[in-house]
Amino acid sequence: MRIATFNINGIRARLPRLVEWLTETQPDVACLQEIKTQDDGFPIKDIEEAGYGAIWHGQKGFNGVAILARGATPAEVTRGLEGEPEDEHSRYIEAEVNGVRIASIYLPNGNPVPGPKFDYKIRWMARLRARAAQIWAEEVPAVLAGDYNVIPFDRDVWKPEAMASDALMQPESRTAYKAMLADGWTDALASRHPNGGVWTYWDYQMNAWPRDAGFRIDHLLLSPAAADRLVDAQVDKIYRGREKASDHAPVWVRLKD
DNA sequence: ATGACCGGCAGAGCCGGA
Repeated sequence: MRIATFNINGIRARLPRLVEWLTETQPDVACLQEIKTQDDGFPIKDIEEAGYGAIWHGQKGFNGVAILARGATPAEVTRGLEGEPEDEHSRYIEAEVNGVRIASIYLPNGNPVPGPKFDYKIRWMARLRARAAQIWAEEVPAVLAGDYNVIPFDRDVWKPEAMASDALMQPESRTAYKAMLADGWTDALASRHPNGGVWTYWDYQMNAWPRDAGFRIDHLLLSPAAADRLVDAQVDKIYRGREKASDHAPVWVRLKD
């Protein structure tokens, strides 16, 4: 079973890229972030024609997450995170697919630092950790996949000094992420590439892609029952080089059946 | 300075992204 996550940066603008990627790589599950559309603008017809069922949590203009499953419709468990009822951002959706719990996560960026957006990011991370603990208690195989907007270690960025003042690399952001690792969640990509130097994002600006000036912010966290089944984790880097590409590349894990 | 791009919304430039 192969589970992928892909921040597509606008599902309508990126639809040809999305269908191409689904057709070429055939992931069993695809978690999408930044669909940037209201629920009624979600291109379900095109996705179904590509052989996938889907659930989605949209929002006008920004954010928005979805879970796709090949030949099936994901069984939704919940959407949104508890703890902040006034929060209307669409950043979390969770489902069951073929016996595996799947979450598609779009964690707040948090810039500028300091400020209310950064405070919201840190609060959101605490809310995510609380939800993760509930899933943990269910003792199910679980994959919490998405754009975490956190560069966990200096080895996860092309040049740490360049991002030092950014929300993605602040000690509080890293501490909150590492708290989940300390809880027992396995960072799948890091576990397969322990020396770092693996990027999932390259800025559109500053010639970042040709210079390979990227960083790693798209993560798949595995519960113990999922980590036991992990056989591979990779970045499909070539999709960052396609015409009208997202600024993120797809990342995936393969679990033993 | 790494150094000037994207998508969405709206119907021009801004906002948000990271």
